[in-house]
Amino acid sequence: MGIYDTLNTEQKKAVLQTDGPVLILAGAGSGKTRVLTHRVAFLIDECGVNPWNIMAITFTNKAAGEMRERVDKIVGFGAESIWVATFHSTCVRILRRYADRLGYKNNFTIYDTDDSKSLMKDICKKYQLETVRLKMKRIMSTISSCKDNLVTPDEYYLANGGDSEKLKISKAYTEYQNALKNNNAMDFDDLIFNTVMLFKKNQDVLESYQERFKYIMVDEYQDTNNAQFELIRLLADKYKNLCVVGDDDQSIYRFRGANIRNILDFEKVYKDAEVIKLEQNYRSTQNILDAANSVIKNNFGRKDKALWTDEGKGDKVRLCEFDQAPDEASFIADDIGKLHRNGKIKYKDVAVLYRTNAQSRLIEEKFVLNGIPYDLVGGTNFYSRREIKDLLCYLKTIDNAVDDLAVRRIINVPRRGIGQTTINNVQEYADERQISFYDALCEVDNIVSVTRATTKLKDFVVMIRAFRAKEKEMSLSDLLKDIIVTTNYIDYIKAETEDDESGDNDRVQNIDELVSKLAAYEESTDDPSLSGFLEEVALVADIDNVSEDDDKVLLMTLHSAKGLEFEHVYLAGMEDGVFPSYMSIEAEDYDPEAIEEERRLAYVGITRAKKELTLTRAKRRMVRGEFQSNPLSRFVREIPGNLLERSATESAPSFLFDDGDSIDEFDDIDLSSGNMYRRSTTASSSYSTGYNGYDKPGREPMYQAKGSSIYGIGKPKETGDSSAASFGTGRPKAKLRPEPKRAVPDKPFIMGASSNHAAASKGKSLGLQKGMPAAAGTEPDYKVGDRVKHIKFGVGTVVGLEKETRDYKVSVEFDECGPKVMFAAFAKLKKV
DNA sequence: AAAGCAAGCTTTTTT
DNA sequence: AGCTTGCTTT
Repeated sequence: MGIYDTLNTEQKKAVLQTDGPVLILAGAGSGKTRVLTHRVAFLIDECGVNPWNIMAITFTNKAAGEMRERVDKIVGFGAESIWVATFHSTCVRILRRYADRLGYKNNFTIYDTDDSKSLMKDICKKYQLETVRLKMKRIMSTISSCKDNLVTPDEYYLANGGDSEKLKISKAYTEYQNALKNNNAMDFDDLIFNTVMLFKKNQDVLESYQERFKYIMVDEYQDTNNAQFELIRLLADKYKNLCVVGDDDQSIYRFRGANIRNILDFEKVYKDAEVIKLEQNYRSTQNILDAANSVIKNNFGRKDKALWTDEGKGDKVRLCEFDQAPDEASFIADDIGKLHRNGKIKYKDVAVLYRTNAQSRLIEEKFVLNGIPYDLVGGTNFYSRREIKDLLCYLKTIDNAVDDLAVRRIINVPRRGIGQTTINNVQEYADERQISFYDALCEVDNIVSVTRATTKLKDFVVMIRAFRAKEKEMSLSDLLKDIIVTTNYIDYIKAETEDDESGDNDRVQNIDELVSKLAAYEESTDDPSLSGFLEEVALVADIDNVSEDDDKVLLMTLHSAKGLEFEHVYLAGMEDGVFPSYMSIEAEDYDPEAIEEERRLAYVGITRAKKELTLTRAKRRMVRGEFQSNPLSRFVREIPGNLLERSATESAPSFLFDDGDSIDEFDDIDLSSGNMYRRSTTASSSYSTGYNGYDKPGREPMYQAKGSSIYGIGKPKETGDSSAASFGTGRPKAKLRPEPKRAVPDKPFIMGASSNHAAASKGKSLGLQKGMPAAAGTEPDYKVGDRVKHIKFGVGTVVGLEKETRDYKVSVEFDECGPKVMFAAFAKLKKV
């Protein structure tokens, strides 16, 4: 009797299998959270396990929160001492205690991606590492993947000694880590990496945690990377009571190091692992599941399984096609509006999912137009907005001024007349003495290179000290309000950004929201502290803030949607090149793994829907400033036609497609008239708008392919992947590559202009020298032909001197830096 | 020092 | 297209 009777056989098996390694392959909607929570309850209530000894790890705070809530409900008592947290916050909690063992202070700060980037920028500048060929992005991603794979800077250096480019990356990696340590900061990857290092080097620490976490559960195991795998392996090494839950078909984070082999090879690593498959789905209708299955079965190298349900077939999956992307967006807004007016849906039961954040804009516009309330998840994280980061950096500086990055960010924000030169001088002084930037500020009197700005720097330090004093006597949210008032921050931000049409200023609203968030934090936390708040803030994802209470439609990427479910789901932008992304189907460095990951993403998207799924697609859309005409997504073509209902308008009959064939895109629907007709030619097709003549050649083979079976869905095992292959290789790659069209027809002159630019400015400065006689005035003490010295550009020859309204314009050919034109008053050239 | 302008890049996804 | 970045101009 009791709570366990509501579980099905497999679920029950998973709950009862408490000891030893367990792999639960949980298909989408198969009730894995229920299994996990019941398992926790079973461990505590039936096996007498101390809640203190149980750990559950998730990927998002939202998932952790939900799990905690549900465990609270079914566990009689002690639920609060179960450790439920994300990987990252787990590591932070451990490192807050032991970071000193790794040479950090325990109050280290956490850098987000932006912080890391600007730190790396400084480093590249300092050591002259970045080049045209070696992009920042590559350096950062290489370092990130090193950390994901537990490769230290030294190890990377030793492994890549020969290659000069890699040598540079190695240098960047080394210096980046040094800088982080000096700033007492860790980036996201460090949190995991350092925790593993801590365990490896400190047996006593590891053992204490092994003793504590006798039972470990990991959710979304398919998304773990190698470092996370190692972390879990170490923790579970003593008792081996490790239960991992995941679905290899939902592994969608390869780009950030997730290793699908962790789940696929679990049984190899843990030979005695119990494997349990949950295939019964409690979420969606059979039609939706069939659609999902028919897509995902085109992937190789997956654990064989198929979802099924007891519920009925349900409605067919709708496929709606539009000529232009705005039409698609209008349709979604109209459709939701209509359903809502008819009382068929609540807004909060609806989600619109898309591949890239950029796609949200059009949809948002139409939602606003139609008065449909919505919430947008993702895009720029709330905490990485400029105004929020500025204020957080004030808080960071007040809390702990060792983070140079934070201090430098705010020292002249809002403007207080402290320029780059001054900052550089202070930094130089700090570097020489190996002290922090802030400490250097405190002894500004000793910095000889700083003269004029001295008072301003002192004022800044006084202000920070005043805030610190206030921190002791007022609440944190009052402190933040005080910072905003004292610095005139609102005025500053208002001056920086113009209001939108309605006269509101989003940034000001964001600031208000930050104040409320800080107040909420103070209220909900026992012992609120500045560092506590900063830490919490550093690790939140956008999805964590989604509330179920608001009756709003949710707009988000497919990635963000993982783990969620909705009655009605719209998948927008179902086009090859959008979804799957052009990156994954590009012929150059074609990677079959990439397209499989996209397909898993499609699977995730489809399986979010409980009752109704609508796929939409635009034949033409603006992408990165260019119009693109993309074919219907291959993932839609992988769904058998008999599961689909092709309705673009209410009057469009769908019986024509009830033939079990896969649909293809050559049967077209005329939206304006509601008539349906077959297209017979290519040239007049509305896809081939002929605006650049570039997508036409690529289009041709697609039409020819109609007769062939590459879209065949009936026999997916043979045709499925060969269709993918046909796309990857068979199609002229120009189709999906925007570059050629950019270069050829419309703006050749831009290229010419840009490549001539340097020459043009050179010519200009030479021209000045020619015709212009030197005029009277506060004449410089040098003339054309003189050798002069500039503080930054070094030594050069004056090649031109021209009188302007109030100053002299001087052209110099510098030995090192080439030709420059500047004003004499600012250039401060010295004759040599 | 700060404002103004043009070039370039971006957008695949995120803790 | 829109944003950030770096360079020019004042």
